[in-house]
Amino acid sequence: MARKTGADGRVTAEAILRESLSLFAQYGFATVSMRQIADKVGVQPGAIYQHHRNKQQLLVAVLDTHMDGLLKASAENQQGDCTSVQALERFARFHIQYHITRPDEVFVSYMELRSLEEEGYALIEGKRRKYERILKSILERGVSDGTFQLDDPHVSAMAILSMLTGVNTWYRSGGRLSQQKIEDIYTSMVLGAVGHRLPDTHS
Amino acid sequence: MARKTGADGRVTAEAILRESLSLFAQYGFATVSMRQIADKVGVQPGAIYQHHRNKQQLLVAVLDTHMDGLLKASAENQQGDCTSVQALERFARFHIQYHITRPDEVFVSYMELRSLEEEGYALIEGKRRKYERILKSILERGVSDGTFQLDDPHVSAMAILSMLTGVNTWYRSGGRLSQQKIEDIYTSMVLGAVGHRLPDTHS
DNA sequence: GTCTATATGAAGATAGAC
DNA sequence: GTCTATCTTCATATAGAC
Repeated sequence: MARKTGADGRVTAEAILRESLSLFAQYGFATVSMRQIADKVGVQPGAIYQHHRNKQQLLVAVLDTHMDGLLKASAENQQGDCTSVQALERFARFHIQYHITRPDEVFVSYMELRSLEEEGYALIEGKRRKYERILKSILERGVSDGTFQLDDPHVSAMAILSMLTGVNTWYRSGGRLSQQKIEDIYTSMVLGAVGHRLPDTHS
Repeated sequence: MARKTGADGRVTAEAILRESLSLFAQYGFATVSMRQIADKVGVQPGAIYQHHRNKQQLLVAVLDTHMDGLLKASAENQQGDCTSVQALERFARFHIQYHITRPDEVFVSYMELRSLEEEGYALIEGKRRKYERILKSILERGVSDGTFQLDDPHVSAMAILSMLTGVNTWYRSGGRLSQQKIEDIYTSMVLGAVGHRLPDTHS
């Protein structure tokens, strides 16, 4: 009794991903129970197992959805010809924008890598590497055409990604600075870090 | 029977902190059980409650020990007169060294902030802020004496800290690059990011 | 300071009805 | 696709002996 009739499987599936993400972000994967997720979605715990084999696979689905979105959006962002500097600036602004507008996804993606078992870890880590390679390629191009001055594109790429992603540790919307201003500051710092300087950064 | 006699409380206390840190780093606070910790230490679960009121207070103790060590070491590092550039370079090298040699402490300190309840969070966050202020002060000094070019010392400080701390996400000892080389790369990037350039960075 | 024993609760996952 | 009911396991924490 009290069983839902006419429920839409797709709607439930999306709700499970959405609420899992939100709960994982707030409390951490390990502390969130299937019951909590089911409550938020408005179904019984057992219903989740219709969509995911177990809790681990649910986490993999959440992270995989995020990584696919990130890779797709970043591919669209890098279309068209441009100089190395333009490519780097475009990458930096894209990364900040994408991350700043999806705090939960980003937070969970970074925090819960450790909660992944071998198979899921390999999948997600592979996609992370793919994303890192986009930046690394931009840096390598800038080094070979003499635009950037840096010793090691791989290390610089990792350093830049840490810096950019770190914006999520302190940024809260509605704060002192506009999103545009934050983008400007970070972009300028990134260009400086690779040995290039924006003409009129400092007003 | 089989009860330990002549056990040293101080030794046990230290072992609890050490093994907790190690387990929290490996599996995450939420997944580690008091039993696991007790097993590693070589005592019974109940014995841990002689030293910590509950699991939450144990985490606070672990993080607090780390923060105190960091603040003490960084205070010692910043002694003596120096220019803004020297201070920034010294800070960057210190931060990298300290973090690279304590991967577990750093990892847990960043990952488990979320696991802290209100009171413990306030304590640890206060000490984090204190550490951040050291860098922010260096940047402010560099701006006012014209050495650095940046719009917002607070944001720049956060960005630099993210970048420097991020070294722990990829660095593994015995890798391709020496610790010294990594310090050099990061220091050079930090100086570039604040609008200053090292004379002979690029060899 | 450490032990054994245990109270109490909640977790992940499954079975089978509707 | 969702429900109820339940199996099994393991968690934190406490009590009281030595």
